[in-house]
Amino acid sequence: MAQEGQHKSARRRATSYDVAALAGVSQSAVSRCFKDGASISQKTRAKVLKAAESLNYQPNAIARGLITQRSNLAAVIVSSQINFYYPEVLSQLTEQFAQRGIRVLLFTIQNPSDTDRALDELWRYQVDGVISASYLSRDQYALLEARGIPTVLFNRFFSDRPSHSTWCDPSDATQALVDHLVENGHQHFAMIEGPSDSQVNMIRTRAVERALATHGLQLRARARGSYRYESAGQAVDSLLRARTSMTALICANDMMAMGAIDQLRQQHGLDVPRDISVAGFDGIGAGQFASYTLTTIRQPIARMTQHTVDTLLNDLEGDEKTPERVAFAGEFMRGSSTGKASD
Amino acid sequence: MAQEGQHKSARRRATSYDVAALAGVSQSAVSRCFKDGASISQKTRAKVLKAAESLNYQPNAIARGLITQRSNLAAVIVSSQINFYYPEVLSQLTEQFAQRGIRVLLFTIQNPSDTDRALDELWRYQVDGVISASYLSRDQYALLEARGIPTVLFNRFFSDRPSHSTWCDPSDATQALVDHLVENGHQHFAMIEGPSDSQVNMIRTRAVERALATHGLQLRARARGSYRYESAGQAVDSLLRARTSMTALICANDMMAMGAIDQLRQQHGLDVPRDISVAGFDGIGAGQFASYTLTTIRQPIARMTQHTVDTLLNDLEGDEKTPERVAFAGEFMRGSSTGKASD
DNA sequence: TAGCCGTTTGCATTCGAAGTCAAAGGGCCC
DNA sequence: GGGCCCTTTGACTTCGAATGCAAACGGCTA
Repeated sequence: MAQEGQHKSARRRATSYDVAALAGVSQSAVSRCFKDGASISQKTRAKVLKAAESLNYQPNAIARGLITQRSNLAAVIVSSQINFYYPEVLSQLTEQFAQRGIRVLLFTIQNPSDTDRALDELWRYQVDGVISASYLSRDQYALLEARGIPTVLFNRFFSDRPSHSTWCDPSDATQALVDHLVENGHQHFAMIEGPSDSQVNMIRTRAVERALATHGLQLRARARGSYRYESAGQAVDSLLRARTSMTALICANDMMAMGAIDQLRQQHGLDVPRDISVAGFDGIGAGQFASYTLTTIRQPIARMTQHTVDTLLNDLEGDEKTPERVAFAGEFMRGSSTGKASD
Repeated sequence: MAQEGQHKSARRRATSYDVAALAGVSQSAVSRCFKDGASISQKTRAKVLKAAESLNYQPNAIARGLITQRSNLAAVIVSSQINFYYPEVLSQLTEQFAQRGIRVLLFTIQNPSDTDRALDELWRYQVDGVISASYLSRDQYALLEARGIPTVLFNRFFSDRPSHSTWCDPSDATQALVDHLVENGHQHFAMIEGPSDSQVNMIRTRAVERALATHGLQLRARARGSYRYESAGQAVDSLLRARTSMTALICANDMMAMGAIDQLRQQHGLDVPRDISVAGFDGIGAGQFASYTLTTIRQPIARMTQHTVDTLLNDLEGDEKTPERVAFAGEFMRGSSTGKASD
């Protein structure tokens, strides 16, 4: 029967019992060697570690998770839409978690129904917590809550119910942006918004409107995009077709700002920023390519992801804090896509 | 004692025993309901599913993994360097896996030592397989092999030992690219290479050299970059400083092609493609932004990721095939970053 | 040497689902 | 109604590590 489980090139993987037998100690001793703070003598520890090494033993995280009720897994839910913003966030979240001994179970969402599946899957995998950087309905959030899974929302929140969330407040930076534009003689503003159901879009649009209001101004025109590069081209076309007089165009994210700049330059023969100034939101890496060097409102992603991970970990350590929205101020970054008003 | 385990808002999560009790059946019956092909009557099944629903029950994947020796987890190892190529690959791999009922455990590598840690971690988590799209040494690969974890390399392979790997062969497309350039009168070629230890770089460079040789040509000059956007600027500077006469510049990836184009245009007042033609490799989305519309050699990522996932799954289903390198041909995509030679 | 106390150690149980095996149920024919 | 076979069911064991508890050990003092 010893031969039974043996298949492929791999012999059966070593368990704590194998290590114990080889080291001449009990299984408990092996277990204690891999948990720091456990009561074990130096001598035994050394013996065990040597045996473990020779057997290529590593504790089985699955079995450990079963008994400790802690999987050390966190689910990260992101939209699969290739917005250059998410990869940066995902990469940083993963590293923050890794530093704290937690692995990331990744869920990408293509269409809304994927989210429900993801929510069931992560529940099956006993993840210790969830970070959602994708759209989540109230019901879906309520499900996580009912299941008792600590959750932190990234760049979204519910205004009518408490939840841990980390987001970027662009208000002050937007004011700085608008001040900068007005100082440069701009009076005619237009905006390319994101999807109407996007909370981030609403926040950014409001911030722009309020900032304009402090100068007694308002948006002359608005068009809607999908946050994607291509959508901005169409939005620009429709704005120009309507003969909108504008000297400054603010886009709800950098991808669209880049799309708008390209469309203005290539299809309409306009110069950015001489004929028209363009600004965006996010501060993605590609926005700093020399063809664009966007004026933008940068999200402090490093600080945001760190806080997000900290919040989640605090929560699951049991230090229950009342859920709160934590805002990080966006940073106004002056690039060369904005300049003096054309006349 | 019933109160003991109860903490936070969450009551203890339901187990198969709870569901069994509620439905008035045995635990075995519950288990069978969640495995298709198992012997269970319609009537019992209905009862159980109803009870499961009301208790919000989902089988515990951790416990299941322990007994079945299958975690349904795959480790994906990617470099954390923000090259716009990886996010596309990662996103597609995750979706391919999801369709087949496998979840992705993500490992991002910042520096080489992270890889060793990742290899231990994924071993602890009993992942069923590994996809490595990051650098892996021979020893590291051997470790995976010794542990019996099916592994597929993405865009890399070992020439001296068998391994499953999926990669993109740019030979034919590169020939097409060079033919296209030569037809347009180009005789003076330069190249910005990637890191010297990059296998992909070597393959691409060789492909370029061979294609040039068919026309009796060779590279006039070469500079080295890091695959990153910024590195191409410096490479361009050094090429021009050396007064290299070149009419066509081939870059080892799209990111550097974009960096090179921007540098040529903005810092040296040259027109692309009038004064100099620039081409890249990868076919990343950003390369198609109107400021660049790169001529490039696209990797068929969808087919590559699909094949990668299929290979891994076949391997762990036990249909052992002898490991093999599978190449997908790159596709020559003519953009507007190349044109007639300046003279 | 006996007695005490703090440290190490091992035994036995536990986590939750899967699967083996034997028993029970159900339908049908004679 | 008895016998037969196929389907469905439940009792019990298993996977691998963690941990409460009690026993063993070691060092020290009286």
